[in-house]
Amino acid sequence: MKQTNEPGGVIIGQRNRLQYIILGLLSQRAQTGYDLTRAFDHEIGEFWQASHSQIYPLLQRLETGGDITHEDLITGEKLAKKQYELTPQGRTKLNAWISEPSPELTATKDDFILKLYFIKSADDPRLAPMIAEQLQLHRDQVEHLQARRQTVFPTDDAIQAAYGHYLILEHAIERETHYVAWLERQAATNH
Amino acid sequence: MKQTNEPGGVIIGQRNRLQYIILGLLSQRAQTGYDLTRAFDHEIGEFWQASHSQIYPLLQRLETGGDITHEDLITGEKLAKKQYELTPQGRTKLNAWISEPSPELTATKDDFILKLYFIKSADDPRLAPMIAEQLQLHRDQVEHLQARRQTVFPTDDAIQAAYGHYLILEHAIERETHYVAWLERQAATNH
DNA sequence: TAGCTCATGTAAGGAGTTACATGATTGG
DNA sequence: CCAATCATGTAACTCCTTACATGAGCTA
Repeated sequence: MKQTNEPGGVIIGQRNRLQYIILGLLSQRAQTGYDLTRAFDHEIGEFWQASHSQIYPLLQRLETGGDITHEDLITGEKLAKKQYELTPQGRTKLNAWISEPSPELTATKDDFILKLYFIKSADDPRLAPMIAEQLQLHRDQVEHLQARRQTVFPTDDAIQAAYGHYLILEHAIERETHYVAWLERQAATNH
Repeated sequence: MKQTNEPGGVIIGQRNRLQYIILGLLSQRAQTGYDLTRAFDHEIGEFWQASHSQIYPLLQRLETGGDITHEDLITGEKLAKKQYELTPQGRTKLNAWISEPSPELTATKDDFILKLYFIKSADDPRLAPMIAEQLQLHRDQVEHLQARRQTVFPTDDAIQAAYGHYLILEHAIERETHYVAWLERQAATNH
């Protein structure tokens, strides 16, 4: 099988990015699997999703591999939790990943876009409702992201302390805003 | 496990979209597995990728399920190929998929964006080269997409005949153009 | 006749989702 | 005391990638 990659070719790959996200989250502070699971709901949820059934086994693998270690904490009478932190090796691995090139474009995998591909004619009656639905969806997303920016980055200090996170939030807001604008233009064209 | 989906929550899901893409491609004309494989390299490659090892088994499943049928063609002396076409059931299934709502946002899974998340400071020396690399990548992509538009949609008739495809190509060009503009602004800020 | 393209498969394994399973803690 | 949350796992399954495997047709 040809591996890739005429220009414009786009691959997804099987590179276990989740492990690096976990290392990255642990680089900020020691955390339990439960903490990490929640982080994917709010902290970094706009950019990556993972559930606990994927996280716990991966934590075990990372510990076996020497990238993280854990300390047992007891809450209350006997509830044990495992607080994980990076080893120097894990920190090195994280930094190596960040430093390595990212030369690949990722396919978007947007259902709506895919469906559009098979709409042959501008007169197709399904077109207008599809666009209206996406407008709603992406307008809501813009609002959500703006609210996130408000709460996560209320001050200039907050921005300076997590600059990259700020950048990608800004980028997501712009992307969604442009998406909305494009949809609005299509809705107008299709009157 | 909680299923989803605070606003801004984003899922990927396991809904076998590939089968619908195959049905969609077959709705345009009868094709072999090999033809479909090539279509993912050039026809629809900007929006979805699949390799023959995924396509051939899926074609078998779709035929078993009654969505497609095949006819054996002989090329030359004895090379058999299987030309697949939609059954009425398959066509109905395709149209049902297109008509059903697409209420979910898809996570972007962009490596660069992910790495940015873990860049804490605007002074991080890795930031500038990372942005420069992505600039190159996305500028190339804009060029590639514009060239595609040139070749696939040279005339207004071509646009009218595959309007949805035209729309998503336009959309991809805009998205990538805005991405480049954003990267340029970051590069300027970071001087 | 050698190399490339056409043509169709299977196998092995990793990534990700959904579901199953269990138990402790805390706050109303 | 009851419900929500905290906390950690395993099992089954689908999707997708990479690699293995085979053979025919075409063209220089």
